Amino acid sequence: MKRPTIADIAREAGVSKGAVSYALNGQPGVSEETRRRILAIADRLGFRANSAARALAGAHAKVVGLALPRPPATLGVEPFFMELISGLEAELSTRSYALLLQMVPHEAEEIDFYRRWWSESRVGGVLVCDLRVHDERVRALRELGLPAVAIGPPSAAGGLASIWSDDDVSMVEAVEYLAALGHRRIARVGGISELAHTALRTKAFDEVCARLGLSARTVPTDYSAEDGARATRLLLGAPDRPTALIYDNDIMAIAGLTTAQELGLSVPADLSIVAWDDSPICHLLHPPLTALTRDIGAYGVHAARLLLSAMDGAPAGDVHGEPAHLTPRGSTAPPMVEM
Amino acid sequence: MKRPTIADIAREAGVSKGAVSYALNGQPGVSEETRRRILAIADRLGFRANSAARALAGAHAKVVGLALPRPPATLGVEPFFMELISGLEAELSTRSYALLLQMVPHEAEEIDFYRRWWSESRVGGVLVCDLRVHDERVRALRELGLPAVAIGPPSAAGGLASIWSDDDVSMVEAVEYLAALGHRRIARVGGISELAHTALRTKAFDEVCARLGLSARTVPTDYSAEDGARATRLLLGAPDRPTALIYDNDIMAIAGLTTAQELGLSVPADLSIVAWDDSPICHLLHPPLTALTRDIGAYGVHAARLLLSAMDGAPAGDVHGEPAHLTPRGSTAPPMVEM
DNA sequence: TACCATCGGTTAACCGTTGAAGCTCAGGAG
DNA sequence: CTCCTGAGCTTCAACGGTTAACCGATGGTA
Repeated sequence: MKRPTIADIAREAGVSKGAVSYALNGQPGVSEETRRRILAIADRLGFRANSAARALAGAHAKVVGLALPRPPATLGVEPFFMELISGLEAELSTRSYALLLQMVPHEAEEIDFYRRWWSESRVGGVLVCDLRVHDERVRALRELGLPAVAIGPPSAAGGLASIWSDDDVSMVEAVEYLAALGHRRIARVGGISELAHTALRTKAFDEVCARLGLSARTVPTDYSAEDGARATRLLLGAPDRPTALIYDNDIMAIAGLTTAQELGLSVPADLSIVAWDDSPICHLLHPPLTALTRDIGAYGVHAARLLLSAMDGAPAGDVHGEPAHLTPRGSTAPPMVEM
Repeated sequence: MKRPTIADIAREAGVSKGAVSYALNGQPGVSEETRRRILAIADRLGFRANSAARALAGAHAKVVGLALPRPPATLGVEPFFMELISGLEAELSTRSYALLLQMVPHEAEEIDFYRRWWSESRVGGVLVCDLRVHDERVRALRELGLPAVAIGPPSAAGGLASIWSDDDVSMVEAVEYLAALGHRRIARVGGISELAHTALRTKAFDEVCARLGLSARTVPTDYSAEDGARATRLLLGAPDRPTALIYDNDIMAIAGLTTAQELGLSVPADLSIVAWDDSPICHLLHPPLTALTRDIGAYGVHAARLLLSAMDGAPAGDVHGEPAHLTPRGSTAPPMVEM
């Protein structure tokens, strides 16, 4: 009836609790034969280690933490995080790790949670999202000694293991594609400018535009649909309005499409639109959005693997994910000749 | 340096560990004066109970579990869950409870997780989503004795505490609104028919249509955009095509809008569309979608409260949430007279 | 033969909290 | 004066693992 403990296994196998522990954890100290016998009994009894006892005894709990520094309201909208979490889960659950989720208003509280989780040995490691250019959290994690993986560029990860993709490659691909269509005035509705990857994208955008002799302008936003619409109106109201817009997330691109249509512009005839990140909604729109597509779930899988090996004491390695690639759809076309 | 334990507090206060435990947990057995002294010291030392030790000693861990029985791929799309999680978090974090998230392919695995979590005392309670008409999980939870709250109609909750809203009220509101506009042929793109709330909606839809003398037809789907598009094509291809469609989620409504437009139908002139659940994207579309709006975050908050009190041994109570209300937008209008 | 390393285990301490049981002391009843 | 009661603590044994330290047997080496 009650769940079996190592003591039950030990009794059954005629060995001590310690031997069982060694056998189950693949540690030396038991013969191969005894180990097999113990494992067979554990299996037959349906044994599962009690995570509380394990954590108490000093080993890490098989739990990883994820704190999302977003106000709860904006999160519902972001497909990115849900896909990321799906990917994390896919990897974690096969190794029977659990994911502890926490939403926090700001990065300061996030550090509090890390500290707390670690001291209460609630988690064995954590994932950090939305890296800032100079990120307090990275420093705090290092001095806590809490195993962590950053989801973001290594330049901002400050020595933490990180998983990232070459956003600059993708940016170049998008801009060159638009330039090849004949666009000369390309603008960008950027993300939160303090974030490390936004900075990288801005730099890449400026550089490639300069190289191709194009005018480049980035308007920063807070990633919300409202701000995306505002930025779109701002850019399209300028005297030399751009003929193509690149949006730093899909939500803003959708809002931008609607805004442009409200302003009487036809997409793609009057304005081309590229979305960064490709949610299923993008190809349900009218016209379907050309997007920079990447496998966010795969990101999550890699991040989870990286974290698990960091928790095993592996040195911090960076995983270089596949960069986002352009999926041309109906929202991009050559600009109408009107100059 | 190290985190203080109750032993540290006990030493400092000159009492035993037991006394400290009583004092911190508000149990009788210590004098009011000693309790105050102990609490002051605990506060000064920044004491936080070690969750592993607490869980091991039999008290429940301050963690609640949420298993989502969806294949990871479809989840990224559903704004519903993210908003629900936001709401849960909002309430849980103020009481310093954590949320353990697990995605499972099917309900069977979900039961395994409940069993595991409970036996490992990882969680103190769980939330159950997507109730089926006859739900195995409910039975399993009851016999486990694991505190749980169902998010769904009490008729399917089998005695578990539940949080729900009157979907039939909302359905009546939507159909009466369309009927008042002059629609006579209304069809519905429904959700997964095994789910309890889908069944309730179907019943309500059939009843109100019968009462108003309208033709009613529901096509079940798996909630995905693709299936929503398929159902839309099916319904619009029928000889007496409906002049209004009600979709059981926002994703399918978006897909339906696109599908209708591809078929050469103008919305709302040729076809009116109502979406159940109102994500921010709904009013970014062209035309913006008329939707049944409800505060999903508030659902989450209530669910969390209900669960915490169930974990305190409170009897199962049902919370009756505010039903979804119609937000008329551009996707609904009187039907063109063509008969 | 004496010494030592290795293997395969056992033993017991330990992690921090809980709570039952036991102890002490003061006050009231008989 | 003795007995009983109960408040207020202390003591101690779980809870279920992990792990350092120890131990006996075996085998190789000087």
